[in-house]
Amino acid sequence: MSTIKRIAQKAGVSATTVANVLHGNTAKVSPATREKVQAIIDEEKYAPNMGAIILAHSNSRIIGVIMFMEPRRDETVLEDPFSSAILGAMEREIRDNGYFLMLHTTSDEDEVVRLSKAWKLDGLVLVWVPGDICRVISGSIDTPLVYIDCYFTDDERVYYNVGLEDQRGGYEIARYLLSMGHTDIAFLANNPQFYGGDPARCEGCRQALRERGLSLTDDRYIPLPKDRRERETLYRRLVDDQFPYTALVFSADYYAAEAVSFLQDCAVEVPSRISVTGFDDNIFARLVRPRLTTVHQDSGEKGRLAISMLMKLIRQEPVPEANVRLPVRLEIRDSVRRIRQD
Amino acid sequence: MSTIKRIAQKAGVSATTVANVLHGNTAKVSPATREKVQAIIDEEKYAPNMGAIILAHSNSRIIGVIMFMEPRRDETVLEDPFSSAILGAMEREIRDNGYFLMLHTTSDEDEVVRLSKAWKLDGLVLVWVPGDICRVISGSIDTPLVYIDCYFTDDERVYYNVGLEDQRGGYEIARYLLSMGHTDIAFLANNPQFYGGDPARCEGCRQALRERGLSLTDDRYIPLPKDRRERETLYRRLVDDQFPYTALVFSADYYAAEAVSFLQDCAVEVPSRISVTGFDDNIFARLVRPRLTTVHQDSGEKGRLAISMLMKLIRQEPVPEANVRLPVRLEIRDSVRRIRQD
DNA sequence: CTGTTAGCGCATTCAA
DNA sequence: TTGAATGCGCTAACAG
Repeated sequence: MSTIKRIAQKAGVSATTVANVLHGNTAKVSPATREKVQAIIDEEKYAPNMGAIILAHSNSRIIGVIMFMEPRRDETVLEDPFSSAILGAMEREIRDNGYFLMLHTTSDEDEVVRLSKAWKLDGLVLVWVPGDICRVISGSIDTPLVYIDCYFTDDERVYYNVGLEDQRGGYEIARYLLSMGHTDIAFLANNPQFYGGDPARCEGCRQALRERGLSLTDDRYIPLPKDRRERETLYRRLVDDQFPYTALVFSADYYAAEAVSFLQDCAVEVPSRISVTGFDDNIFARLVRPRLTTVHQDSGEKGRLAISMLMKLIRQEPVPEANVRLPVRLEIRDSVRRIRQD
Repeated sequence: MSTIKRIAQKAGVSATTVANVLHGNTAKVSPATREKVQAIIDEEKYAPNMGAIILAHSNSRIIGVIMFMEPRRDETVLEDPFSSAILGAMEREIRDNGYFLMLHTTSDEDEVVRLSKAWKLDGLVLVWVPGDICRVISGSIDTPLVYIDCYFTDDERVYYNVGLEDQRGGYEIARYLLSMGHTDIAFLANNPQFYGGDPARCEGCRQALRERGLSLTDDRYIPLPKDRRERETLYRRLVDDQFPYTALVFSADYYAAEAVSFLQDCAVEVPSRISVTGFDDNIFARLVRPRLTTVHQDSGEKGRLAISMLMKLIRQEPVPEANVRLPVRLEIRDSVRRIRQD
């Protein structure tokens, strides 16, 4: 509709002059014409055609935000409070920096490459990408790229990543449980092969147990079914007498909270019959009773930091640290019982 | 990088032929060249420059999703499970339809217009827009436009909207409370002036009370502070003896769940001392104990339906119903006590 | 200080 | 069945 050319005509100047006014190139245009042109720009409510801009200098001011998911997983990636906290923070930062946010969900690395090329993306944030796929993507894309919560399988390349002290979190929670007398621990996570932090969190537990001469055998690393009913069946089984567990370590508050509520309904008291811990310290941890003892992380900060790093990369400014691990903090509440003096 | 022209050169044909192959215009190109060209397209991993496409025919295959928020509100709009359920559903639908999703948060109608013009958006979904702003936007934009959870202040224009039987929900919950013997009810909502459904939900309550010759006076329509601590102070005050309330009706599960947990900590038993109801029937309602009696809605369906309507509008197909109100259903659980035989 | 011009990649019309 | 030419709106280099 209202193009530079149109405005130029209306103002009786050339397109270049209009462009100069638009770009605040005050040195190149006299105050008089500047004002006159600006008035028409405002009046016409000029908005640049981004298509033309992309075409003209091959960048779009779009940041692609891509959430990875397992191929056939229930499409709930965007629906948990963790990703929405990150997303909310990123949306704000991207907007404040004058960029646009293109949101996408996929499990296909080629799609990422296509998207980046087609839209001449200025930057890309990738969340929860498996390590081997990171390598493929970083190898075939040259746009600035920041990962969130990814672990990488090779060290030759520099990956910009905002992660978490996952292992430390697992370690601290296990240490705490040990200090409360728990030695029979099960670790429950979404899906070991896939999700970024879970293996590291588990490894942290393992480490703490090892230091006490104990071990977390493979049968105690328990994958959680996607279906809630199946999970509930699992929770129930785990408190059967056939299992020795005195504590269930969840890698996410969501599931821990679900378990606490469910077990309570089954008249299985938490923590007196069994202790439960979470991870994340989000709204769920504070909502259920007993409140969850958990590992705190600041999800919003993850998003903010990721965009801040990305902006530095885009502006070709130095980035102090490529792979940041945000700190965790043990948050002791009411879901763990002391079963033995330490 | 890999453009139509490049592919044309490699294949020794013209750009037009390549374009015809790309667009499946099989009638206009011989099978032999078709195959040869297609091979090169695949090999080059051709991805069209969307900037050029926007420029060439003024549409972008981008759907803008814009969440409204109050100007200075804590930027948590994206962070509650309700909006993430909607967003998750929309992302999927948009992707499945071959479109791209541009996510934006604002409270400024001009920004919406600018965005739509700059990106030649093919469609727009607007969530939680105040009625008067809807009028401005619909008046100054001609791209297909679907609202979610909006109420409109004029009837002259046709607004495409996916809403909810908000009033019916409020009515049902109040009727239920009345049937359980509650007549002293407070209605607690985020912000009466702003958020789409809240006034209607309240009106539903009012209606139910009126039918019994009762009334919900203005002092019983209580706005919730943004700050959690302040809300907790409020909850505490409301169960003081100075207030006669036997039931607190929340317009969102989130706050109802928060209140239930908090009150329990204060040794104020729900529902024996005071009854609480929610609205939405999301994860929070099922997580807290006692479980929330609430009004069920299907948030994901809202998102899906909105995109489905939008696609019809884009394809210029008839849309059976402009302003859809999805059904609600009373979900009776454990947070309301019978205080009198009806 | 201001204007002219070429070119970005694609769709489309018209000509061969 | 194929190709050449034009224009979409903007930028940037250059000329005045």
